[in-house]
Amino acid sequence: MLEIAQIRENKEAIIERLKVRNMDAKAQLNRIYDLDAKWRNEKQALEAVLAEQNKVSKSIGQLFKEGKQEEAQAAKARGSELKEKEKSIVDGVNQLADEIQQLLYEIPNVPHPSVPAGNSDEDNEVIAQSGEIPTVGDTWKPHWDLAKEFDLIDFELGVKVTGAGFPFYKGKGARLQRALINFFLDEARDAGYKEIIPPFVVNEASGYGTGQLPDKEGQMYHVTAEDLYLIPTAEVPLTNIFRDEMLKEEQLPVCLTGYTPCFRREAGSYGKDVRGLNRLHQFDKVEIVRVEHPNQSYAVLDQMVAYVQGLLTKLGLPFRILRLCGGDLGFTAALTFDLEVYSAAQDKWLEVSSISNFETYQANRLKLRFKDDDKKKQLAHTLNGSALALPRILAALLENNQDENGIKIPAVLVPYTGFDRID
RNA sequence: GGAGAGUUGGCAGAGUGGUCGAAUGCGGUAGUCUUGAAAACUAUUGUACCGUAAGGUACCGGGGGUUCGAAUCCCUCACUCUCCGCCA
Repeated sequence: MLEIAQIRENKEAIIERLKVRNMDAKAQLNRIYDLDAKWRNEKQALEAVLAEQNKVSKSIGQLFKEGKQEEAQAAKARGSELKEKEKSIVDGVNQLADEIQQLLYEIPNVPHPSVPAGNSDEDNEVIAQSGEIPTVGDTWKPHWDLAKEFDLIDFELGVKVTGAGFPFYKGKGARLQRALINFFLDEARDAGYKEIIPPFVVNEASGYGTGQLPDKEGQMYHVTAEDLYLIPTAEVPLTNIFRDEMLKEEQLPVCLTGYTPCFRREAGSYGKDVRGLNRLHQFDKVEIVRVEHPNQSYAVLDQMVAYVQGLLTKLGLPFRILRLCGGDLGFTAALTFDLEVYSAAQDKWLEVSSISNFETYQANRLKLRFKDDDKKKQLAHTLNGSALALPRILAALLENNQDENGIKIPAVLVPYTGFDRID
């Protein structure tokens, strides 16, 4: 969330920048601003009462010791009076603080100056494209047909055992899946990321820490008996490692990677977008997460994009890079680049990675700070990106690499799969 | 699932109603000593918020209560550990 100090100081600039998200935040920010002023005012009044209370209470002990009964009794009476006064103020102060907090949670991150205005994914800016778009043959099939033909993925079985969006991967389909995970993890390790296997369920505080709560409450699976949430991405446990942490500057940067299954309810999705592997309730993903010094974070964001680009090049998949417009930008992100691969038989670009700089937005919720060289505490910047999400990679691999009688496995994966063709 | 014991500052660990934001030790920081280091010694060392400042307030697992006054008493919730049971 935004820092209240930012709103005190740069209210108008923030309102202006949030317009890029098609959001008129004027009323909200003005309300926060006013409530904050009121809160500070009332808090001071309250603290003055508490200060006197403390003083009086302390004197009572002393007076009793000195045997000054009458004075002690008088002081007690004054204490009771002050307590009444406290009661009359305290609720109001707390309510103000709660209300401000609640409102702050509802303000999204302020977009980076490079973020273009726009309403939806159609307004995203294509900034690069690479790789050869395959010429689709007459007999080319979408991945769901290929998956069935070669018995790689069983969607119907998933429906029977669990429900739609929970496929079974079988035989070479399963092995290909495992190969991709290992390939991505090894690449990340070579790039300097430390591998982590985190828990796949998190508590409520962690959900708030990275901003899934309260914004995306309905998108996570909630285990009500234990009040835990299935993670929608490894970002949540990996970033929450640093909740309430004070790092030393020399500990930066922190570079982590982790493979996890990801669980998403995807409420509201429908139609051809959810066909086959395009959108699942459970999918596998390797994530990269970084905690950075504020003056490094944008350089690092570019590095992360270049890194993921490298993965796609190695896999031989045509891709393009998008700079998300304000309307498509995630709630907590200041700047996001999406990478999309071209999936031939569907003739579609599929999002396989989303790489974002959150600046201090997550760090402020997380209370993730570091002590700089002058021993001052400041909020760190957090970044993360998919490297990569598997299902759509798999979809593109199957569709783009098909030929008359099977599917060719990219050379970099063969050491991991142990086979070079599916047929 | 059953029984019990816990939760205090970076860590360990005292503290059972006022002088406790909290002993002591370790750790950290600065200094003395030393050619340098170690050891020893001395001093210092929690966090957040409000305030231009002086200063003030809050925090001893969370929430509530008793009291003029709570780390300390009461209620409640959460978590951790130990033993038993079950189990990959």
